Amino acid sequence: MEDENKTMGMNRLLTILSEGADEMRRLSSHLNEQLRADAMNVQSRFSQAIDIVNSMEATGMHQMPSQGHTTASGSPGGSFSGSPSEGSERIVKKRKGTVKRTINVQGTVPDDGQPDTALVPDDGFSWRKYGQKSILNAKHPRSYYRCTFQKNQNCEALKQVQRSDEDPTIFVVTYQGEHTCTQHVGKTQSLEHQLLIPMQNESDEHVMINFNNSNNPIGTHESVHDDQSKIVSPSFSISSTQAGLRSEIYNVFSPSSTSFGGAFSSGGAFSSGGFVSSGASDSNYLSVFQSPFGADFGGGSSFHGSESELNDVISVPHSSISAANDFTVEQPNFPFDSPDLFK
DNA sequence: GCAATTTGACCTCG
DNA sequence: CGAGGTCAAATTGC
Repeated sequence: MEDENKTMGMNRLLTILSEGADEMRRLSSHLNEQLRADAMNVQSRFSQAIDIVNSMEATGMHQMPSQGHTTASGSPGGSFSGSPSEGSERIVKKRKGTVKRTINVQGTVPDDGQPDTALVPDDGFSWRKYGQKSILNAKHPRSYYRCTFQKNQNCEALKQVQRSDEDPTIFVVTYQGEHTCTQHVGKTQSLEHQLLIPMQNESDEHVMINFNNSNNPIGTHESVHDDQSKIVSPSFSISSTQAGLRSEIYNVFSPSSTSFGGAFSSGGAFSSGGFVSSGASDSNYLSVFQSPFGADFGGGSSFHGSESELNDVISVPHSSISAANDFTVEQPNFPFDSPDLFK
């Protein structure tokens, strides 16, 4: 509470940094591929700085997800989901007070015969499949996973994976519960590496965030953000598809939610403040990345609240996009505090 | 032989 | 009562 000034200062700093990142981004759009990569590199520095600032002000962070160690069931391939706190995520209450966080992930191109599980990217956690069910009106079955360490460490995290009907390369991943285990395995921890933000508005527009951390020897920089996001992958790509048009951005670095907002504040499909789509009106997915501006956005986004399993439906509707600028959350601990916006 | 996955049965909630 | 979610025996793979 007495940190208000500090917070404001931080916000100011973040604004400046993101402006720099934004400038860089704009500049890069005029460069050729070669130089663009460099520009992106510079941009990533801004992102790093933003990350640092965010992590500094972030006070309530908890565990970070973890590591690469692709395990058995969960997701053999690559990367992505793990940290619910970033990316296109939806938090919804399903049955009896259980909160679920859903994100869309870009998986591998379906290869005939290959089971879904083999196509879903790895999220850094070890999962063990315990069931599969065909869902009504869904072409593809839904797979149920639980943390591999449920037994040893009583980790209650659950995960559901279901391939999208429309785009078979997209997987809808739903997380439930939180990891209480200490999956600190290797170095490559991953967070959501791939997130999809469908923006089905007037034109079939999609923004795909693709993190590539597969070959990233982690490094040094490991900033702690929200409860579950960690950082590591230095690169990812963003591609947007719009009626045949496709553009991509590489090496933007830091998947950390915060840097995201920073790197893309105010550009193209991203409006300043958060990572949001522009002109969205009524699509079904939210597309907001933690804003570097919202003081507590990054740090406090603890979904963590297992204390008493949140019971409300929390989700971010597209409509909130316009308001993304001042996404300074009212409730420090909840990044997406838009109760009924999303229906 | 152990651990993970598969899959049909069973359970729970709306 | 049906759909979604979980259990657990059987199966498969290392």
